[in-house]
Amino acid sequence: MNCGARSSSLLGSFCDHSLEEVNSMKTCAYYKKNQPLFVEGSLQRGVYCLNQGKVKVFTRGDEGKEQIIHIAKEGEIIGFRAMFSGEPYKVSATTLEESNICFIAKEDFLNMIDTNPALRNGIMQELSKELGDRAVFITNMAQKSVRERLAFSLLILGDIYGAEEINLTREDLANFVGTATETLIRLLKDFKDEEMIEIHTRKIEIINKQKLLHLAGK
Amino acid sequence: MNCGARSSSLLGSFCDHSLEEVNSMKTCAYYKKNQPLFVEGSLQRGVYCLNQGKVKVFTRGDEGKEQIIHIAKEGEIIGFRAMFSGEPYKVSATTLEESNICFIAKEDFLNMIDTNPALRNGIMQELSKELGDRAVFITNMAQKSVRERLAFSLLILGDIYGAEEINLTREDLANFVGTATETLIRLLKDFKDEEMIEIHTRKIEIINKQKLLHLAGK
DNA sequence: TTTTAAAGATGATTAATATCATTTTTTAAA
DNA sequence: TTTAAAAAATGATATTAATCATCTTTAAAA
Repeated sequence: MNCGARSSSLLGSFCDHSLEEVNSMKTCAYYKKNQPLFVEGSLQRGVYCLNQGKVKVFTRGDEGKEQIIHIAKEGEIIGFRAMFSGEPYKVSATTLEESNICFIAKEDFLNMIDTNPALRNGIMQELSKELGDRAVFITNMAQKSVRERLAFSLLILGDIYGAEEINLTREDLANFVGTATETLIRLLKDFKDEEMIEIHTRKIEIINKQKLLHLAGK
Repeated sequence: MNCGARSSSLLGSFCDHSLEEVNSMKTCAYYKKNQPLFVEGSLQRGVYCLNQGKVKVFTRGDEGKEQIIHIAKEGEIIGFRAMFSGEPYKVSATTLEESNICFIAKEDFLNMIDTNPALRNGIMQELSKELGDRAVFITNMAQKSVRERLAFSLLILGDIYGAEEINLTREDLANFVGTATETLIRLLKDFKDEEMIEIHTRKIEIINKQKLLHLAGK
């Protein structure tokens, strides 16, 4: 078996077995941990469908420090944003763990969109939603303290990792929150002392979601 | 005369006189300064076409402080992002100066998109581009100092205001940069002392773009 | 299993920026 | 034109978070 990912979203169904049309044009592959799918500045050849695993989507600041914009999980399509802009990638994507990922060539993908209005609407909806999410993200970055942002980030990661424990290096977590690694480590200890999380070496378990929600200002 | 705005973009042509189809379904109106077009959380009824003037697009953080995401100028369509997401507005839009703005009802706009592939592609391109821009914006917010962000912001505003001088309250400018008003005022003075800008009461003139570019880290 | 490298943690210090209080200037209204 | 209100500016102080240096633990490789 290769492509077993499901999602309730319009877009998610795209990668589904049921679409024979898709099945015939995609090539699936195994990716190991820390393997790049594509790199900022390069030209796009197609889109990636994440069947199994996690992928970080990030940009690099002037000093090369990563800012993680999004962490994709099973069922997500990665890299379709650059498909319509006509520009090179503005972000990079790299696996965070062993993953199973299918690739669909640009022309095949665009062709499908032209002939499939439901898919097209799903894409437009997704683009719009993300645009709204990023406006909120920007506001959080600009106005919240690092402590509040960490609470907020842990909640997002909690949703992404679901039943599993959050499993990221301290550096990746810092690059998601937008802070220095040392600051992040200190705050994680505070959160542990305040009994919001438990730390199992590098894995993080949320034990008081309510308290995190309150801290994040929701 | 009412609608005189032009733009070289695919989308810009939408508001153009030449599209008789558009002309017949839009209603133009005069907006005075600080008049809202729509407010975060409300449901969308259509899109706005800015013929003359400036509009700020912003979200509010938990303490009610505005974070300006974008400043729209002549020729831009405002609020079409929420059109496809099916969600209420995640941002608010308010005029920054006297403006002339046309409104096109949601059903008319969606209908046009269904029947006009070029327009549709223009929209998808615009959505994708902005998504990329916002990834960069997030990274700037997370990694750059306020000083660097001010330089960056002034350059963006320089492009928006073109031949005119930048004309915003200190508070709006602070809310665009993502800082406290007092901090912004102090930094503006520094920039003046370092001969990067000139300040004419509330208007700001860029006199050394090169230096600003260097500071912004480009 | 031992060795090495990477990741995580901690302490001390500095720098940046927010906050609060107050004053001055500008703009708009009476 | 005077008055009131809003915007801009300034000073003092507190706080947050970055930076640099070092040490410990964990994971991976020889």
